[in-house]
Amino acid sequence: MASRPPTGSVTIEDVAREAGVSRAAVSKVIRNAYGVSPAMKARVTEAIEKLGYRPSVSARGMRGATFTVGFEIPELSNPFFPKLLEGATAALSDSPYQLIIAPADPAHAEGYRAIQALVDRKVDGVIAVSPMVDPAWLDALAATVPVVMIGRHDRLSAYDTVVSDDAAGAHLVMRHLLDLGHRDIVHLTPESGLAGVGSGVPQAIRLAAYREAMQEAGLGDRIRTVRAPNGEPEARRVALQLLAEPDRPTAVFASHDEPALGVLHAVADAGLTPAEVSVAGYDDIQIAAHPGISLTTVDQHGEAMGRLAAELLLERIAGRSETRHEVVRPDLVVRTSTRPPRPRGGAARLRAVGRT
Amino acid sequence: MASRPPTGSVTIEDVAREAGVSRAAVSKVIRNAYGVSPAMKARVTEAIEKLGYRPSVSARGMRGATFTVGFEIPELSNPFFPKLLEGATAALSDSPYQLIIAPADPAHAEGYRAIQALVDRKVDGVIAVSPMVDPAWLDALAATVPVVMIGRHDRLSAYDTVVSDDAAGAHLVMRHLLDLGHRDIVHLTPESGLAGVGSGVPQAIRLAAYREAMQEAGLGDRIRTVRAPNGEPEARRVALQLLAEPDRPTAVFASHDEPALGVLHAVADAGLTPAEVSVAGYDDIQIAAHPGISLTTVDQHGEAMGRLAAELLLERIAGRSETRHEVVRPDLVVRTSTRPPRPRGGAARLRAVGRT
DNA sequence: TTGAAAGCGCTAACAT
DNA sequence: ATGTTAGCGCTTTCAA
Repeated sequence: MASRPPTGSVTIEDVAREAGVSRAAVSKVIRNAYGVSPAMKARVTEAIEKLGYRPSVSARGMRGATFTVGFEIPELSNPFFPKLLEGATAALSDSPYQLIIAPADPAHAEGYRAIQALVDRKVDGVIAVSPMVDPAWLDALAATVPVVMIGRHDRLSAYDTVVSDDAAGAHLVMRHLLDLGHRDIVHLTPESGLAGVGSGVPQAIRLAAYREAMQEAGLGDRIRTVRAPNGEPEARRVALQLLAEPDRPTAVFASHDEPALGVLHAVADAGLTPAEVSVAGYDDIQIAAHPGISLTTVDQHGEAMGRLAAELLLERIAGRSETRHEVVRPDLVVRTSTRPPRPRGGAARLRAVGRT
Repeated sequence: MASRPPTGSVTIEDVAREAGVSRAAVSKVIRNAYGVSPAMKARVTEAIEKLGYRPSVSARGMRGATFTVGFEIPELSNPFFPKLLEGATAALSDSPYQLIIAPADPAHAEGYRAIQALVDRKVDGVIAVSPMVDPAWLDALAATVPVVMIGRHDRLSAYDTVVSDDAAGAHLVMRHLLDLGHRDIVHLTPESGLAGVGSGVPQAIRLAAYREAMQEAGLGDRIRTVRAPNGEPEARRVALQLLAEPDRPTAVFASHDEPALGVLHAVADAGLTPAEVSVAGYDDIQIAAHPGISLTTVDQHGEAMGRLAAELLLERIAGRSETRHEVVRPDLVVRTSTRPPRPRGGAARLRAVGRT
């Protein structure tokens, strides 16, 4: 337990007086700066201890560093984001930097407000997961403060990026489904997936990879993308409609795990099982491994991405000036939500060729 | 999109010059303070807009408010906590206050460090979910800055509290299980549940309620508490051992949903189903409603608790001085993970009396 | 190695 | 209604 509750009233001046030294000396000690004798350091440290002194981050922010790293996230309800945060927390655990998180308020513009709030608070660096903010705006921001963006495929930028190879991940899923014998594969995407490949938005890249894989498999005429708003219930609703169609797909590839859970939910609602409709997701959130779910998905290594982002940021804060772009290789995780398609009656049967 | 990336170099001085007024005037405008003519307000607002001025929160922190609310949370991986955050975010959405979150680093002392970090950053108020921190420490803290604690049953304190009626919630679960006919009900608790009722820790209260309910049902000799470290995998491991016993329980009441998922996992691992071993949790995290899980649990109304906490904090910041303690009534949510027990062979059969 | 002093950008108290 | 001014607690030159 912390020895003493914060009084908020002890200043560097008090410590200096107690230790019989100057404020500057105390400042140097608490920053581990160069040029302090062991004797003075000991005296000062003791005084700090005795008085329960805590440096004011506000005052620090006016001159130097705040020893704070800001992390902006679009939502908390999707368990993938906490994974990133855990990685970053771990990476900063032994550094002098404190992590603070600013959630993007869904009621306001996507991410700008939260990132601004962080910068206003003079954080020493920013990690952000905002696929939709303007690259030019971010570039300008990065000129002011170190910035690492997670999940952006841009490369012509002043900010560092940590990104999963979304094309590879989506191809992994598609190869798996195609190998199982699926031909009617629908892709479920959120709004952001429609931004186009050029946008660098992960969902858009996955969508493009889906189309590409279908083309390559000679299934260009079967390409079908269905849009669902974010959230499990929304995906469930959309999927329910999809499954009610006479020509329902034999497999659904959702752009990430949350909607995939919604599809799985709809499959159950419709009285079907994964034996009839395969479902694949993306992210490998913890619940995907649960036997009641058993979702085939792609492990993005979110924790590693969060850790890497924090490490890159620390490097930047320490002075690196060249931009770096790190790509993390995703892995397919096959579970029982994907199975070979079953032949069906009517027209469907006529199509059921080429499966294993 | 935000009109302009933050330059970080425009100060209140620049705005004052641009608008041809004093710094104090600008300060009043941005704080909506008393005594500004509409004309001046317009001129200043225009200058702010034109220059892209953003007040420095550090500088503000040295004199007045930072318009920041700090929220400390013990972990992100348990989806219950994001619920609290969402409620708080919503409550602050239309206020001038920005929410920042400090995750308690699991590698360090439980919560102290994160709460301190928030206070060091001069937040105008703190919301925290740290059942284990010393009440005296918190009391001293609350003398310095408004504090609202979530999930503490203390009442002799300077800080406000928002808490679920954990005793009632646990009794709801127990009554349900007993009504179904269960007699061998094991309670799964984390370390923190062993703190004793006096501690006010929710898990301890639930544990006490479990014992009480068993006593009242004349099952005092069947009381059995099993300890499992936090986390789904840990609970799964512990449950697996439990289920391997010849005299395994017919029902497991887990202190919250995360371990309940682990128990459900273990039930599947052991080749059993909820028809053989009922499982109940606590929190009603989103996945509990999924048909593949269908977990009977208690809805704590986490979002409402988060919202309430933020509202109480805002009141405190606005000047309220009396301490308030809000109790939220939980609701039982019955799903298919709990069923009537089935008679079993051997000794178990002899005991199988009194069920419906 | 240590200290003195200037000043970061803002707010609050006080004048006008 | 508006302006002047004195710091808030630090860090950072610069001198000693």
